[in-house]
This record gives sequence, structure tokens and C-alpha cells, in this order.
Amino acid sequence: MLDRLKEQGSLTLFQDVEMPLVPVLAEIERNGFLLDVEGLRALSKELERELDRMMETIARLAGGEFNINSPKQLATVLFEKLGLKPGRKTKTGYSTDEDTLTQLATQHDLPAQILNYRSLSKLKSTYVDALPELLHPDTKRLHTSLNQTVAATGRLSSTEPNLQNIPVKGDYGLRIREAFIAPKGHELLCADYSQIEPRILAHLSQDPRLISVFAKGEDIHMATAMEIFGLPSGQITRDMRRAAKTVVFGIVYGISPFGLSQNIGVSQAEAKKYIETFFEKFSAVRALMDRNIAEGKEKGYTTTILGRRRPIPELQSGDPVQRGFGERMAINSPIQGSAADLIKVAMINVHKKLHQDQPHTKMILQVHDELIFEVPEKNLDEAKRLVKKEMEGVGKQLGLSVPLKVDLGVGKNWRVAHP
DNA sequence: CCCTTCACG
DNA sequence: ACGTACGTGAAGGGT
Repeated sequence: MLDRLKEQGSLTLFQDVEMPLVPVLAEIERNGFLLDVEGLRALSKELERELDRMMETIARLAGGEFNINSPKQLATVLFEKLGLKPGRKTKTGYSTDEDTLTQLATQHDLPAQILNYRSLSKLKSTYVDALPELLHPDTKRLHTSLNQTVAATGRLSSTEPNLQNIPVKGDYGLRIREAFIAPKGHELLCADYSQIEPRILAHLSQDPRLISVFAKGEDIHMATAMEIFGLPSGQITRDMRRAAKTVVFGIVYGISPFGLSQNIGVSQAEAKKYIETFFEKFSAVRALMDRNIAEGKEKGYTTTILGRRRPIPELQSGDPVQRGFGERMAINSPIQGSAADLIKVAMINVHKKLHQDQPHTKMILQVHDELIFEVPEKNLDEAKRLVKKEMEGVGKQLGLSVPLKVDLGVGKNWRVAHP
């Protein structure tokens, strides 16, 4: 049966994707990404001056100098020297992570300064200073490695450098994106799947309301906000829409009332109500979660649209905490993994068409739900059409019950090209 | 070499 | 009673 469907071309399995993807990945790695090194050098100087200033402020607030990059020294300053109230503990001592410092910011001026310092220091060391060192001596470009056998869900991973976690938020983050540029006579084209995971959730669950939202091209977060809060669109505030967005994310991740309450800053009881209401209104989603967990327990693995398996031994654990992890993996993996399947098929299809019609347009990166191309200016209109058509076409090819939507952005650098 | 932290989807 | 949202990679500190 499976063989016959495959011969008819109506069935694709993940095995049929991994191997054909290899030459596509090889080409992306070979193509590389062009970098504005001068821009980054200037930014580095600017960050250095800024960090020096902040270091003085921090020393003044702390009553002495210390290594701000050392969580251990920082904990000593915050919790012993200044006597602030510690939050949660790690294996090695009191935590000084972002959540903790944000809480502490109500008691003292130092924590906010530390957070500020940390974010800038991160950007400088991980990106601004590190990336120019990794340019290939011959091509003068960044050539990442895209790994197909690392992520348990079937996603790609990117190393040396990781180009899948280039900053996208904040003033300095955007300045870093600006340094990823198109060569002369070219533009960057970014093509982004819109709401890929909720769409897959709609397909896998066959929830009629979710399917209808996407079929009509409605705003998923507005629609869930209306359901959760029981109000018409005119009465949905920004905060309500934002909360609904977080609920949808949470559902995909295997939510707990605690996690949601922490994330959106409401009581656990309130968070529990949101989750329950969501499951009442989208009851097929709860059925999908239950099914995924039950199937994972029975078979020892979960599956994606293309039949990719993820073993989840934690589901058989006697330890409730481990089993909880396993259950969340069983909820998330089919969704995240199916999204990975989908974009891999898209990459193969787009690559094939480009090879035929536009050999000078190069695929230069994949970032989970997004593809980035370097396009000769004269080919831009045709490239946009081709990429959007091929990426959206994967939905029909794989028999999805909802349409796929791709947003496009164009520009001379990654900041402005990002849709 | 492990731990903590934080950058992305 | 318990811990508590999925998947990654890199840098810096400290042993």
C-alpha cells in the first residue's frame, strides 16, 4: 500500500527528503553569507565604550569592582554584600539569570544595570567580535555548517558559526543584522512561513475552528483571544491578544498553568482558566495531545507528517518529572518535526526550480521557518514569485488541511529584508 | 570539561 | 508532594 502510494507520487516519506537535501545543504554552505566587516568593527568600538561606562556605574552601585561576567561573583555581590533576597537556586548556587534579576530590579538599581551590561556583552563577544574572525580567507564570507543529524525533532542545526541565532531584537541586535549584506547588484530575499506551527497543529488535530481560521485567512491570535475571553474582536486589547499568542505557543510546547502564569504574569488560577477554555473551544487539540502521548507511550516514539520518528524513552519512566518531560516532548515533537519536514521539502523544490530557471539566485540560509536568498537585482520579481509559489505549494503537495502562507521581504541587508 | 547564561525559531 | 513550555549553539567562568 505504502509503496503504491509512493509510486503514484501521493506519499512522501522523510527518507525521501534527507538524502536529496544533502546537495542543497552543501550548496548553502558553499555559497556563504557576505558580512559588512567595517560596520561590525565600528560597532565593536561603540560597544566597548558603552560597556566601559556601564562597568563604572556597576562598580559604583556594587561598592567595588568585580567580574560582572562571573555569575558566582555577581551572586556574592547581590546576596551577601547588598543583602538582596535570593530567588531560585541552581546546582552551584543562587541563580542570577534574567528572570531573577528582573525580579530583583524592584529592590535595587544594580540588577537592571547588570542585565543591560550582560546583553551588550553577549552581543559583542558572540557576534560582533567573533563573526569577522570566521570569514573564509578565499571567499571572504561566512560559511556555516548545517547539520541534519543533531536535532531530535528533525530540525537542522547550524554551527561554526551558528547563523540560526543571529540577533533580531533591540537596537544593537538590529545593527548586527544590518551587517549581513547582499553583494553589489544583488538583493537579499527573505521568505518566512507565517504561523507554521499553529497551521500544523490545525492540520494534525483537524480542529474545525482552527482550520476555519486559517482557511479564511484570519488572524490566529485574535481568533483565539476572542474564544478564550469570549469577546468580539472590537473588545480584544493588545494585552489580550498577546496573552492568547502565548497560550498558543504554550499549547504547542506542552503547557502547564505554572509555566503560562510565569510567562504572562497572571495567577496560576487565571492561567489554568485560559488553558481550559482553549481546550474547550478547540477540543480536537486536546484530543491530539492525548493521542500523541498515548501513541508515544505505546510505541516508544512519536511521528511527523513524513513519518519521521523521535524515540521518547522518558514516557516509560517511573519518575513523574521525567514522564512530564516525555509528555511535553510527545506533544511538541510531531509539530516541530512536521514543520521541519515541510521546509525541507520546500528547500528541495525551490532549489530544483532555481537550478532550472535562475541559476544566479542562491539559497544562503535556512532558519527553521525561513529561507534566505541572494538574488541578482534583475531577477528579483521572478525570484519572489518562484519562492513564494514553491514554498506555499508544499502544503498541497503533502495534503495539508490548511493553506500555507509565506511572507516575503527584500533589502540590501538582513535587517531590512526580514519580513 | 561542566555549568550558567542568553542568542534564535 | 513535586517541578514546572519545545528545540538548538556559543561564550565565559571556574574546577
